[in-house]
Amino acid sequence: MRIASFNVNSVRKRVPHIGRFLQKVQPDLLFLQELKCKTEECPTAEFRDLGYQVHAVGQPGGRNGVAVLSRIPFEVVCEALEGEAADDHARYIEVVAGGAHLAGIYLPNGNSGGAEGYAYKLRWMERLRRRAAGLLDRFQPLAILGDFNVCPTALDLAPGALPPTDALVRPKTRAAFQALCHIGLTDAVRALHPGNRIYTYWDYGPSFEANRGLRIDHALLSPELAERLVSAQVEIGPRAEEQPSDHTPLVIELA
DNA sequence: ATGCCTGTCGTAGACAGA
Repeated sequence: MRIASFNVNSVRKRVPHIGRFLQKVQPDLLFLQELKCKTEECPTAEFRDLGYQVHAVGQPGGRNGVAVLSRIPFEVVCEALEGEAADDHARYIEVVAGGAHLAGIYLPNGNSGGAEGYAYKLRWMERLRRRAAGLLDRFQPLAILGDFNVCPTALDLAPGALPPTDALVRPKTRAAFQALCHIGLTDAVRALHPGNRIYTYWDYGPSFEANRGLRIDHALLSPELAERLVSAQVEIGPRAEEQPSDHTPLVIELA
């Protein structure tokens, strides 16, 4: 099973990029983040023509938004992360496909909205940890893919790319990510590429050419799926295309 | 340390992103 994740920074602007990626890589499932549109505005026909069913979770106002595209049967388990009733951000989708729970996430950035914006990020990470722990307690195979907005260690950003106060690298952010891993989830890219500088995001402007990037898109795997992990690769091509997203896709292969 | 980018909303410029 091949599963991919791609923060597209507007799904409507990135239909050609997504289409080319699907045709080249042919993932069984692709999780999208930052749709930047309402649910009913998410393109579907273009992806159906390529053999993919679409389930989008959008939001009014042009912010956030997640979706799954799949060429295999799937069932949507939930469209929001439990634990905060008033939370209307479109940041979570969970499906069951191929016998596993697969979650696509767009974790809050945490740099806007002052102290409350950052507190929301930390609460969201704890809610994700609880959701994952509940599934692991029931021995459900689980993969969480998406834009985590966390550089887990110093290896995961170009030196000097972010100030140490940035919400993507603060100690509390990294601790929350570690807490998530320590319930029994494996960082797929790091498991197979322990010492490499690997990035999934480059700011618009000269950052890509200078390879001044961040590794903030991740795939975390439960023990059953980690044992089946064959490859975990960043697909760099889409970032070099015309009018790209600032992120590029991550692809994992499970035996 | 950010907004020299980009997208959305809405039709100027604020806000968010990371």
